[in-house]
Amino acid sequence: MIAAMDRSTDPGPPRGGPVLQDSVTAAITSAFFEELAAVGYGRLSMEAVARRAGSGKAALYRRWPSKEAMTVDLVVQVSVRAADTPDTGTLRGDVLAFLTATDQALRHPLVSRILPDLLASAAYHPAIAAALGEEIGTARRRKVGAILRRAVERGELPEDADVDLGLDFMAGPLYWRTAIRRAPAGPDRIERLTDMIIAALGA
Amino acid sequence: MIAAMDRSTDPGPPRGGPVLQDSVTAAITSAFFEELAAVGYGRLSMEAVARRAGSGKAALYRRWPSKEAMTVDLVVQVSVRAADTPDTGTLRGDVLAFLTATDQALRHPLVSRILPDLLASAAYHPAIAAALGEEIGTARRRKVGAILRRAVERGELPEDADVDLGLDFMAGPLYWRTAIRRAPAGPDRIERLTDMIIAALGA
DNA sequence: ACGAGACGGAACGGTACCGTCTCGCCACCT
DNA sequence: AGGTGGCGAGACGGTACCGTTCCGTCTCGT
Repeated sequence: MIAAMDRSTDPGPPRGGPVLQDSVTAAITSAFFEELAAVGYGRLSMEAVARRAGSGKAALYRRWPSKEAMTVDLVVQVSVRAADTPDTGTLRGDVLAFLTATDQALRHPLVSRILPDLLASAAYHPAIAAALGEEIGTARRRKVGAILRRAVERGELPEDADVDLGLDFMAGPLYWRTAIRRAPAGPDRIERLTDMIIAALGA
Repeated sequence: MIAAMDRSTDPGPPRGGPVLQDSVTAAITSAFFEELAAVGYGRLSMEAVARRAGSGKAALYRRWPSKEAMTVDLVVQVSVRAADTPDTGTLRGDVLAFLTATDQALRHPLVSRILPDLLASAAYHPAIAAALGEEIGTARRRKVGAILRRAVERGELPEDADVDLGLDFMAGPLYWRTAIRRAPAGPDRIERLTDMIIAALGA
């Protein structure tokens, strides 16, 4: 999810191979996310993306019919890479791993600028809301749901643990802290956050 | 905080009094928040605000030098009204009151559209970040800090309760649920949320 | 009665994007 | 070798805002 946003990690095609189409698409993709981080979705212009990508506008319109379609396509494409967190054997291990991975993603400078903007833009653009809900929301719910279910099976959580609110605890505090308050959480904060979330889940 | 955003609750000046300046300002204020909810800060134009307010653009520029200044001024002005939550005598009562008030604010259709957008815009506009941090962030931290401090004094929370992370728990889950997931929380959910937050605070 | 000043409205020149289209160029595939 | 097609560049007409300036009107305070 991160690498695709990072132009410096995009070495282009290995060598002399089938270059053209792919390198242009990669340049446009990088430019899109950089521009998104620079001005936000509302002020994102196709012209600026093309300019930043060093391409013509036609190269964009040849691939996507509109800014919204481009956004949905690229965001979905980049979100797919989010891997499942493994079963560590304990609830605390699972939660800690999930939070650490989430924190790492939220710390990425492009992500931390882009994600709140896209989440807010979702209120104005149903297509974006659908894409985010589908690709990010559903995936996250599935992961967290699996973690909580395993914990119930192990007897670490009561049978009637509130999974619905548990989802909000697994995402809310860390997102609020990192993306909204912009107060980065060190490893010790993540540990403590883990303990507090587990206490909340057991209530 | 809410009433000022609601055009229908603005009856204008009582009668024949000193009308001009104030009623125009009120119309502009309403139009600003409506427009903000309609298109977001990034695409908000002074021209559209004036159009919606039924005024000339000069009326806006006579009051504020720029869109950013107008936004900061109006947002601050509207945020001031947020009242302190009273001391209910118990931690649970205080938390429940705070969450209920927060939930009520977040349920307001204009607030739920505007707030995420402004919080995201803060990443691009330092002046907005400063205004939100000062008027909303500081006020919220003061309130929650007082609640937690009282609880420690009562012996309801351990002396070493983590106030810093506690702030994130008091805001994060509810904000995530209501403003991001857009899954409204009924009174029973707020009750349960309260219990879970208290468990987290005690960890 | 009168001047001051805010009002809605409209126009100004300038800038930015839109989405389309046309160039000439160059790399690919027969 | 020649044709196909994506490429960067950028012109095109059209729309939207910018911030300013000018109208003529209306309501104040004096």
